[in-house]
Amino acid sequence: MKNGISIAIVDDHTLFRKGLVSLIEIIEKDITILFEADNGLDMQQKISAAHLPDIVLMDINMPGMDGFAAVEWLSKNHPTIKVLVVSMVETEEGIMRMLKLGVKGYLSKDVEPDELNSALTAIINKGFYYTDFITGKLVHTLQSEKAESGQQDIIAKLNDKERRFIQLACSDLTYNEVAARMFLSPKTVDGYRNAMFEKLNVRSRVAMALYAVKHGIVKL
Amino acid sequence: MKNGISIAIVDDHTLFRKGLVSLIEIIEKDITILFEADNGLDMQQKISAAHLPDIVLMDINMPGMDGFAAVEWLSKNHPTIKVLVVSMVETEEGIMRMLKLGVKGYLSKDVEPDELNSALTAIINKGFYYTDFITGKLVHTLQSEKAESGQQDIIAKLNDKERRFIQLACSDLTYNEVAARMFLSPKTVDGYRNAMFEKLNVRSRVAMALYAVKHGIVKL
DNA sequence: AAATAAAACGGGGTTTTTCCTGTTTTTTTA
DNA sequence: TAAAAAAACAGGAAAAACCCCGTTTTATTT
Repeated sequence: MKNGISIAIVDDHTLFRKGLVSLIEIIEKDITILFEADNGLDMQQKISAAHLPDIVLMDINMPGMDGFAAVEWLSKNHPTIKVLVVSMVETEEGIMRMLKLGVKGYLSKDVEPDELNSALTAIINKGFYYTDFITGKLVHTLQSEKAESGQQDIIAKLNDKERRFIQLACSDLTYNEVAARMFLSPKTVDGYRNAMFEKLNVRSRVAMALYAVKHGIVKL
Repeated sequence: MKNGISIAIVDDHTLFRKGLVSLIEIIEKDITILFEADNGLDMQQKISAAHLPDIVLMDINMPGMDGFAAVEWLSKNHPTIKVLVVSMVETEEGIMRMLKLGVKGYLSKDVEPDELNSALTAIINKGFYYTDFITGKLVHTLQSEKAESGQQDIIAKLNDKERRFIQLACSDLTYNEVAARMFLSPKTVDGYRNAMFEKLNVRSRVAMALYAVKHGIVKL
């Protein structure tokens, strides 16, 4: 069934990646592993017209170019390649962001190898593999999207200054000190705070900081 | 060399675990994999006098009983078993906590399979495997330990009320509201805050919240 | 170049946080 | 059970955070 199917694996955790390779070589004997990559940039380098994989197993958190950027690049430059996300990120926002980018499936790293098998088979035959869990998230998001009118990819909607601000706000600096580091008036920073509160729908600096960390805007 | 050596793998990410199993079965043909476990509790169940592994590959972040608790239990009940941590946690505190518990090695999940091989060989032959990275952390911690006199396992030193307080403080509640939920006077909560600031060595509620999240005191 | 939008800034006030100084009450320990 | 330690509580004040209002400056658009 899977004869001639080729895949690539993009994940920065070598041990996991190698383990996956080994698993696939044993379980999925008709699948060829074209290449492995450390991150999106590495993938861009290794991909070529001569070596286009049918499916890419993609992690999300990676240094350099992360999974989101990598999938975005793939959908522009190689739209025929199907992406199966294999990640530990299980936030609604992360999943939705990936689904919107058009990935064909979404697996947690703690699934059984059997499910990886099912996912690959389904993607090859049906073109996609969405579990009930993912479908559930999808429906839930659609509902809340109608309720409060889209407010999901806030992360992507932040510009550089806002990122810089929230980064500095996630510290023990006072807003005056934040202002100094941004070479802005404290009053301007005041405005940034209000804007962020509005966007993130929070009411305090603590809540903003926790939101930022939870959604990966700021790394600890 | 490794004839008769048996190991167990404790990790909640099935795909990673199975990958590891597959890798070891291929690369380390003389090593027997006695059992796999999802977390510390699962390990406790599966371990028995008849099936004592020589080495346990241990993850840190796991539901139920995490790696720290599991290693602690092992060192009390099966002190001959050597633990090799394989985790993504790379904070100084996490590493030091594990080393203090007496683990024989510490690997990041993004190492090459070769290094896993080296680590296992070293542990079997020398009894331990510490990379320069780990050694570096060790020295660095020892230095700062002298400077500011031990302040590492703060997490373990918090009592229930302090945990409750910091949990509530990681929100958009005011301290007055926190006090109400703890059925305490605002002034008492004031005291808790001061105590936590002292213990965690922070100067603001934001920094405290971020510290709590970073060190797993509060989950997002 | 004029109109418009966005970013930067400011006055001034309320609330919350932070940080002193203690005292009283409860629990632990010698 | 008396002494010591820990927990709970308070007054008061300065700093920071929060939240209105509105103005000026800088980009963008047409």
